[in-house]
Amino acid sequence: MTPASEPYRDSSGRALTDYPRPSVAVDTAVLTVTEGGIAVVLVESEGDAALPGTFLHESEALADAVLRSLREKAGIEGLAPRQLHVFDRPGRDSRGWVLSVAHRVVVPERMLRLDDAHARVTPLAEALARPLAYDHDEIIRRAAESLRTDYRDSPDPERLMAEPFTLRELQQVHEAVAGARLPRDAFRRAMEPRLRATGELTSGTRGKPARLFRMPKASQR
Amino acid sequence: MTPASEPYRDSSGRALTDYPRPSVAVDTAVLTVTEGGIAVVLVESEGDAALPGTFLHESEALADAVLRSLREKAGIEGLAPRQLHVFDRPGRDSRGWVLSVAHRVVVPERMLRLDDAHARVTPLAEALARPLAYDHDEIIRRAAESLRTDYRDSPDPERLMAEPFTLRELQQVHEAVAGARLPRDAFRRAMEPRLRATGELTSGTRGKPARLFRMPKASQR
DNA sequence: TTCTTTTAGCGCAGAAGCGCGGTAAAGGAG
DNA sequence: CTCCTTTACCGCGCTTCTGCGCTAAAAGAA
Repeated sequence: MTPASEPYRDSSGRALTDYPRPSVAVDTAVLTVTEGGIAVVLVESEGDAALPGTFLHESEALADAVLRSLREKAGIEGLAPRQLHVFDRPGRDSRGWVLSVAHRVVVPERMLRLDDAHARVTPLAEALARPLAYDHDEIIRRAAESLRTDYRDSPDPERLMAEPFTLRELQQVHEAVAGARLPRDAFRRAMEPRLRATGELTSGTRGKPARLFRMPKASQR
Repeated sequence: MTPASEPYRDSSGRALTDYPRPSVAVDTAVLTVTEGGIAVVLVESEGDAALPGTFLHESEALADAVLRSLREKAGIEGLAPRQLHVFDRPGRDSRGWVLSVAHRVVVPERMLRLDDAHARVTPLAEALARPLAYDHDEIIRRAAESLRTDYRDSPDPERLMAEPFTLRELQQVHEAVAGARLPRDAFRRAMEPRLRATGELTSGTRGKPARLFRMPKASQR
């Protein structure tokens, strides 16, 4: 990296900062899975509801800006943001030339401690039915679709479940994500080989006790 | 949009441009498919080879910046850029704080007219074996992977082939993209229902004449 | 002309996947 | 204590998919 004492100059003697640059924001769809399906955290601001977001600070990585905005606006910690898409339509932000890099994070419902009163967990359908700021409905749609894709053929890739769990519990989470009932046998056959059986059984429940599973050690493939 | 005469001010009275902003570049993997497989356009600059790219101009859409850079650097016209990923690692560009939005475009080999002497079509493996500027090897890997995904279960989604074509020709293109032989019968069964038979046959070739196909009218689903 | 070579296209048997129903195993109701 | 309800889990037939090999059809060689 060029030291600050010798800034870069192009062939016309100008530094990069002599050219027009956009403001860059990050906006994040914080998803969780409730009994009723996918839900998303919305922040109630002056106008329409919005996703938590912030402007990128100097020399900050996008993922760090996402984590900072979640910490400040929703008291959420320790996540792995996934980049979705850059929204760049000229005029999308009335304040000026702003690019927004959309992200997705997924949090277990029990880990969501919204200490900020105007941040609320909103079911997906309800969130999309409301008027939302900027392109935030499109971001939510992409985030939900990417979550559904991830859950299509891998057991709980976002580690939403507390261990150990039964196959039925796993299926209920997958059905909440998919927003549809899943065929029981096909689900079992696809998932069981990718789990690690603990050898223990549930007790105190109605019906035949179920076997308990954990995620396999390293990559759950 | 707020008129220019009344620029936006935040609660501390500052405009967006009073805060530090990154330079935003676009870098594009221009892919084509040759007999030998996927190939990518590399620009030979002073140092390592690089992908064609440019800085985003004021209020310009990312896709427009991609098209402008390809027109200027490689004489390529009329494409649909697809956004891949934003590269944001601090220090990735020695000239300063630069975000790069990686894109992919796909061009039929016969449409590539590189009027610029230092832009060259390079086979994928060769390109990845060379030292490349910035994160350009990662961009090429992502671009090739997305192309392979697209060709996995849809006939020639990038319309690389001249019509009409035979199933064998289609399979050869798909094998070049996949970098592997594909099973003949499974390929036929997957693709034929998604094509429109012209009713015509090849002639002047050795062996039994093949039926000729075109893409279906609207979406090739 | 006749045989050989090349490639398209189809029939068929084996494999794999799917869902239905049956059985086992526990708690709760009466 | 007995029966009923609930849920787990497995066997079995059915459908779908896969790949092999056969046949057809045309060009080129002899």
